[in-house]
Amino acid sequence: MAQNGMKDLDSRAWRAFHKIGTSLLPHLSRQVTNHSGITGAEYVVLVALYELPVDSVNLNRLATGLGWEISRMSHQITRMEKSGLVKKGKNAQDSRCFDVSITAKGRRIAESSIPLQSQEINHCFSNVLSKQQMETLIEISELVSKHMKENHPLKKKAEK
Amino acid sequence: MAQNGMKDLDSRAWRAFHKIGTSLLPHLSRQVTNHSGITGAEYVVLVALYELPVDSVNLNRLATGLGWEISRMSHQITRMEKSGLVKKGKNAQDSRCFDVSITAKGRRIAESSIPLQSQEINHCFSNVLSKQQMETLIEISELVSKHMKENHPLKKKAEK
DNA sequence: AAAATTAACTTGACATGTCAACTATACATG
DNA sequence: CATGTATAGTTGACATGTCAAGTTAATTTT
Repeated sequence: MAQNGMKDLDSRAWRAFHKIGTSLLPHLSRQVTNHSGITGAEYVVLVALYELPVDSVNLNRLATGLGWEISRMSHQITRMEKSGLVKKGKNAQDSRCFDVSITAKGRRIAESSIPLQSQEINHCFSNVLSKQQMETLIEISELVSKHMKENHPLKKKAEK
Repeated sequence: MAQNGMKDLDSRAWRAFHKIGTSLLPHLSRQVTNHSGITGAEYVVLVALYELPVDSVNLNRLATGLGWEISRMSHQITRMEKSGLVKKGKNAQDSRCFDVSITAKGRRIAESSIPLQSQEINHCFSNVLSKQQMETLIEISELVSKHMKENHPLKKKAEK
């Protein structure tokens, strides 16, 4: 039992995925910190805000969009506001909500870090995969994401 | 600029990967905690020790095998020793080294949690993918892992 | 319209991960 | 063999993530 060579496909696929999940992601995080002085989490948030078609989102949507818990986003935004990367204001319609937007400083950093980070992603990831493999990966991701959204959403549905 | 529909393949593939990395992994971690009362990290370590063909490994190897920083492993093992899941003893040959092994309690927990966790992995992952997709995923992961190991290993090589 | 629920966050305590010293042992080399 | 250097692991401080409990404001219910 538990002979490593004869693991089933399931297990191998999972372990393979897990492994990159826990090596590539941290690596890229370190990279962005080295070249742009922001953490991986800050980068992800900045990019999300930078790419908004409008100029602000509420915390909730931002968190959901990135698949984060809302309390995590709250802490993160608090820190990023302190360091001047984003700003936060009460929403006029619903004063429970906060609108988050990127500052000029945040935008500057986003603009300079995105190309560097893309290059690194390219180097570690896109460059080593074929077009076909990337397409399959996108399919896979959509299937898994769909499954997760339907069956295991972060915020528990009221279960009457 | 930055219109979401027309991102290039690179970027879409990366985001796809990132998304599963940051939703599936934490979900499975929560699952194992719910059904077996151990954290995701504890689970990973227990499985690694459980599957050893011999009865102990040194800390360093264990860390490297899982792609963890050694200091993280040290903290983790300290905690797990406190809770009686593993034990640690100085290596007889080289007294700088520590041999880590699983305890009876750890083994019991591993044995009961592994099938539950496999089922959950199956449910979220293998079940929603075709055989072909899983094979591609394994290929992809191996390519990326290989690249990482060759180009960005955790412990910096002496760079004389 | 008062009371109860729900929603959108905030907060604080705690667990975990990271990074930069630090300790102790082994190995190398003059 | 004495001294220097590399290796294995520890430690503590700090950053970040999580969970549960609180606020405050909007919505429903009665």
